[in-house]
Amino acid sequence: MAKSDETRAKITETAIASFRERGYDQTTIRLIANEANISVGNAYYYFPTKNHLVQELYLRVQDDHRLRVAEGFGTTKDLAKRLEIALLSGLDALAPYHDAAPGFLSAAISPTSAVSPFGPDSVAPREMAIEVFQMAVDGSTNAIPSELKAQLPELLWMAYMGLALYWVYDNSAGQAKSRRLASRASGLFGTVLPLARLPFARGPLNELLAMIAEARS
Amino acid sequence: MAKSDETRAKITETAIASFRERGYDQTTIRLIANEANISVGNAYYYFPTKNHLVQELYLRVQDDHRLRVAEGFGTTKDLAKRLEIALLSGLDALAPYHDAAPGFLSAAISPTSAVSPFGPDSVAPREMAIEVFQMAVDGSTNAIPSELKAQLPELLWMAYMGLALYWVYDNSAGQAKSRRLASRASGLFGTVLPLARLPFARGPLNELLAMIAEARS
DNA sequence: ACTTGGTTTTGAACACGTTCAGAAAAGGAC
DNA sequence: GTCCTTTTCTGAACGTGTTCAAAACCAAGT
Repeated sequence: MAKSDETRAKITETAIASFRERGYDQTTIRLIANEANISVGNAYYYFPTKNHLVQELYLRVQDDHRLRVAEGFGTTKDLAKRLEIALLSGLDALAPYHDAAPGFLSAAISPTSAVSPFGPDSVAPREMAIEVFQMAVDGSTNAIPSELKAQLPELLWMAYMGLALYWVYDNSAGQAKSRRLASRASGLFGTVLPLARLPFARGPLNELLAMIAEARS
Repeated sequence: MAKSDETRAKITETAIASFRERGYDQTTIRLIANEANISVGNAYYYFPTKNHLVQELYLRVQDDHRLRVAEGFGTTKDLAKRLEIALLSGLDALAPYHDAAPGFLSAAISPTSAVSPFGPDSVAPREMAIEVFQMAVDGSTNAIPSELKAQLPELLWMAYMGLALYWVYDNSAGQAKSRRLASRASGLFGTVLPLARLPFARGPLNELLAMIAEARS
């Protein structure tokens, strides 16, 4: 058993390192096999697809995100601030892989792909990712309508997916534009959130939530 | 020249028909070449990439969208209704290619691809697509704050891109869920739009528009 | 008719992700 | 130690998108 785990680990480490250094396209299975001193077929014994190696990287990034967030939240209780921390921490965790991101994106975007964030193959990773935003909401002291509060973590995660999409296309130095967008959107969210409690906002808000609920079915 | 155009047309027609019948993955260049009675290399003389054949399909869908919208608008003056027409017409135009959509999507999504809808290489197609929503806005009689009105067509186009993304993943019969989402979102937009003129909404609205403008730079 | 220069077409070749039949290694059971 | 089963590993092979040197074709110009 130990030998098997060792081989598996050797493959993931080599693959992730190569993704980081060379990007997605230039990281070939043959290259990974060479660097890990195994055969091509052996890599496929452990990982049915190249995309499954990307999944491994994705899990690592997510773990990193969780660690950064746990540290970053500190004693902050304001939801907008916590959201900003969650978003910026996510971008921090992603940063080393910006060059490889386009390749990852087109690998992940196909619904048939193992790495599709919406697909059935990545339920666990997705729930782990949503947990970050669950923490952001739970640790806040803001007064939030309960129907909204229930759906908020998943909605914020989807917003984060949108931000990540923007980030892939963002070629500004250090992806500064993505960071600025994250901050500004968080601030805007903070100013708009109290309005959700105004009486005439309830109608549209409930319709919005119902629409999303139906779309998610 | 005539011969050349003929070959080119033969390739595009064969390719689009095959995308439609067999989907993206199962449409191979060798297959297209066979059906079009040419050699593999000759296809590459006209189209540098398989994705460029997808681009050809994309243009066709867009043309179809424009035709359907021009017919569909009729005498409707309400912006929400016009938006709904624009969105549903878009889904109608896309419908025949739902099976091929995942491949279509991953071909288009990569920023490095010449076919990316956000990239510099497809400015013209993008502007043609936005024009549909420009028409939707221009033909309406709703009172809209001018700062918003200026940005609205592009914003609606982005919303349409989001809808299209949802549609790719939508496996309900006839993609009914996507259609329902389009209708419901249009209706919600119609009820929220008047609120944009209320005094205390101006602040957040302007911040939102400024944020988007900065993000688009 | 013959050359010339450009356009169009061909098919073999390359590297890639992936598959697969079978070899090698690793444990037990006796 | 010897046999048997299961796990782990190998490398050749397949079909893919793409490239490229060379062939074939074509339209003038002389």
